Amino acid sequence: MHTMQPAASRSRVKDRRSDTRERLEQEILEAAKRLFAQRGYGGVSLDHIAREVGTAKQNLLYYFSSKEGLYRRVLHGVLDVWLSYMAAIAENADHPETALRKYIAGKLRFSREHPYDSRVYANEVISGAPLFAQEIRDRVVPALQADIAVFNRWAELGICRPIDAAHLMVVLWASTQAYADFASQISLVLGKAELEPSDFAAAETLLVDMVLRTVLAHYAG
Amino acid sequence: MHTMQPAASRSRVKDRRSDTRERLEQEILEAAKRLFAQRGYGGVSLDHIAREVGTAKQNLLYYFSSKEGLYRRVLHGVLDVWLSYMAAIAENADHPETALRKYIAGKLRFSREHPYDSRVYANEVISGAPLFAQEIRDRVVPALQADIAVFNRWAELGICRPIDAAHLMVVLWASTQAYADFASQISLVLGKAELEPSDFAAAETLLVDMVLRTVLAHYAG
DNA sequence: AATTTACTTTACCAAATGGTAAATATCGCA
DNA sequence: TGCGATATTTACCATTTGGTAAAGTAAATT
Repeated sequence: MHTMQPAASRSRVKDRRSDTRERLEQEILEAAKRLFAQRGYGGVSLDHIAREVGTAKQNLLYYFSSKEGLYRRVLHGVLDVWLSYMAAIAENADHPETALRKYIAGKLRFSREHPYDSRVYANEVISGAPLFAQEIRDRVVPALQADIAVFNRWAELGICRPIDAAHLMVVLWASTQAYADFASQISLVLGKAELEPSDFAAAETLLVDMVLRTVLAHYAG
Repeated sequence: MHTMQPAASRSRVKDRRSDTRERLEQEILEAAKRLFAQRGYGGVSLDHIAREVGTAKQNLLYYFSSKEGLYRRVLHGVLDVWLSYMAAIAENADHPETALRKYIAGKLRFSREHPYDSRVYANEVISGAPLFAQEIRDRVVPALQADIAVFNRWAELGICRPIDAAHLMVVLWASTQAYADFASQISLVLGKAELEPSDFAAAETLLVDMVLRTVLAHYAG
């Protein structure tokens, strides 16, 4: 093992720099994500982001070619996370109840664990997805349509009522996403400073109940 | 009647100016709403809005004291519309099914007829409602809590299953709102350029079905 | 017709914006 | 130690930003 020491050492040293670089790059992306989520693309300046990570605007432009370039990178990362939480249905194509439970739980977990990602996504879609439409077409739509196809197969097999799967996905998507995007209003209605785990649990219970009642013919809670 | 002619004429003349003023003011508010909906507060400049209505930025500042003042006026108007579509439940407090059907239909109609209002509202809430929290507290929360109280009364009376009314309201609110805020993505998934009336109808059918199955003990479609 | 009032435009302004160019500092390596 | 690459800072720049002040115009009142 110690025969590799030099090589290992060299690469470890070499990595120290690229690691630092990557860490700062990641820090920038995180700060940018937070700010874009809060104030939208136009509401954030490079200077603002730079101050947040303790460097100068010009250094951001060393790491990212332009504001739009940085924003695109943020969007891309957001979509990675978003999609990674969305695979439950297609992965449990043999058991509707399991698939739906996992899907709802997963998407709510996404809202809880990645509220900024969720809000960046929402901001972009509300704006008409000017920079994002292609990526949504290429990555999100196929995933959703796969899920819809699974529902339709279930309906054909008779293990599922023939519901409008596309709109069901919208309801699920919108409801779960709301717990990230509209958290400030939900917590106002619930009379608390911020959403607590128990609120997410209650949301999950209700949503699962609603969906299973709708989708399964003989569900009774 | 013609004895009032002079007075009427004078006031008509007087109104001609204030009418023009009001019309331009309204035009500005409309343009501002559209732009704020699309690009968020920070993404819109006064100049941008002014060009849209064919006047100069400085004239906007004659009508509205500042950009924030204009935005507040937009928000206030949005909330007026929003609330006007939300009264169905409390107004039909004697019949759950009617109330829910009307509520869902009303909110979907709001999304279809006032997509910009919906998006301005969404943008503001996503940002944490920095300027809006008070107005939400004063006007939205009481309305929602009234609706929640109605549900709880229904549950006590046994004409409604004891569901978590607050979270049900979130689901309804988020799902219906999605057809305005996230229209660009929904239409991508549905494979069409923009949402059509039939899509809203399908959404309404599904949502009513879901909610009634969940809320009413013996509902069977 | 004269004058007050309501509205619009022109001329500015300091600060902030996204972005470039070049100087400087830091680091890994020979 | 010094060299070359990587990273950061300093110095700029044209444009746009929200906002003010004052000049000019059109309309209502006398």
